[in-house]
Amino acid sequence: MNVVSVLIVDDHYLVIEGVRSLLQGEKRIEWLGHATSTESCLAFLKHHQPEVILMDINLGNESGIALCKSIKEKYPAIHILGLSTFNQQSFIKKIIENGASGYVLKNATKNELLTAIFTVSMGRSYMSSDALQLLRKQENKTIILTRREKEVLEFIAEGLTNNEIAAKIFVSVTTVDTHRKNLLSKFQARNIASLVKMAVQMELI
Amino acid sequence: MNVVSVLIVDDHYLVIEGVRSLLQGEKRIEWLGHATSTESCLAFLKHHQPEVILMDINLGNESGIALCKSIKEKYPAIHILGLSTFNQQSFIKKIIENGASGYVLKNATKNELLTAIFTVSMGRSYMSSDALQLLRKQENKTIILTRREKEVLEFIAEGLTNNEIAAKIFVSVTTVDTHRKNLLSKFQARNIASLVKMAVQMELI
DNA sequence: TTTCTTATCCCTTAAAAAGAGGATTTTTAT
DNA sequence: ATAAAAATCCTCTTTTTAAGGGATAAGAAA
Repeated sequence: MNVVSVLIVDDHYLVIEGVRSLLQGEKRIEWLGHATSTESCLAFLKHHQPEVILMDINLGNESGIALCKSIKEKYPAIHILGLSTFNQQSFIKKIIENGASGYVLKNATKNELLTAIFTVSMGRSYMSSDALQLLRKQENKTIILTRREKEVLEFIAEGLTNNEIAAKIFVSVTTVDTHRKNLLSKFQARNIASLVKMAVQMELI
Repeated sequence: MNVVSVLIVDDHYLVIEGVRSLLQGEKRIEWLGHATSTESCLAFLKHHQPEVILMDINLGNESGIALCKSIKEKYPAIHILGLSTFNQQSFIKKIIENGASGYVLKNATKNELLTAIFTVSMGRSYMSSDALQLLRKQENKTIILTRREKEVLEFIAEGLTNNEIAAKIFVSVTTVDTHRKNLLSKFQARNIASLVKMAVQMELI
């Protein structure tokens, strides 16, 4: 089996250390190093292109998802493996949509991590079983909002009344009211209180 | 300087590996091992008591905070150091209130981690500067709710009306209404929509 | 071209919440 | 014992939502 070169992008030092330590003894892995930010990662890639990048979803204030996209645009040959903690299920979809080949949770074992790396390095995709489960759970619950609905929802959550929103987006109150009704029915919410709770928890707001 | 014995409790394998790898070379650290759940941690403590426990705040579905409390009750001599990722500021307070001696973020450097461990092992408290900043930011915004207010808030966020809540907790509608008004004024919210958004974002719900 | 989605607008009625007061009884802490 | 905080209850008015109905125009997709 060939040697696979690997770079990790994560702003958590302890995780970098963990991965490095796990991969250290492996003859089939060539450890290229780590980056802790978008810029340092892009700078690194100018000189070396790993076969696989382990990419944390949230890099502090920056987004691993945006980084993923721009890497795939510039270096389509690089395979990206998303890396995240348990409670960030909502991002799995996004990183896959932005070009990642797989997703591994940070409580993965050494074996799982290695399997994932080798799988994506061969151009195939890898999903940790936990991640798959989470995806399936979300599948049914995913709510698609139109541009306008999202806009109205945001104003509602800020505490504006229909009248105020209507004035703000230059439409009739009845229009805002219709959007509101559609939101309630899409979320199957009893009222705005429960709707806002759901929306925040689903990170739509 | 004396040797400090350390146990880590974290459900993220990569983090355990990272910490282990960082502390490995240190002569002043005795690595006792790791636990990935509440039970395995308590089982371990029956036989060995470390001087310092590195404790992740969220252990999957379990709570590191509750574990922290029960450990301090049974083994008050153990010093606990909270460990968490960046975005869980709201828990720092809670774990400190439940007996932890300090808090370190997972993007800590080796030096910071060592300093933290040695500091708490001597009975003093350690706060990472990032954590302190976050605490200060929150300080002004912290809203203290009474038992009843919290209860009512939860029902509101579930979508119940005042009438329904009144029936559920066996009080008059006007009472529920008063709680509602007090909630609005405590949060300085314009209406329930914005109140619920704030409450969810502050993780009060 | 036709169909589907999105965005827009309108009506009515009942229920609920917001805003303004004030007041009494329990708890809890000092 | 007593003061402070929390929980309880009340009236009245106005504004906002919820729930039911339906309709039209523009744009995207098939």
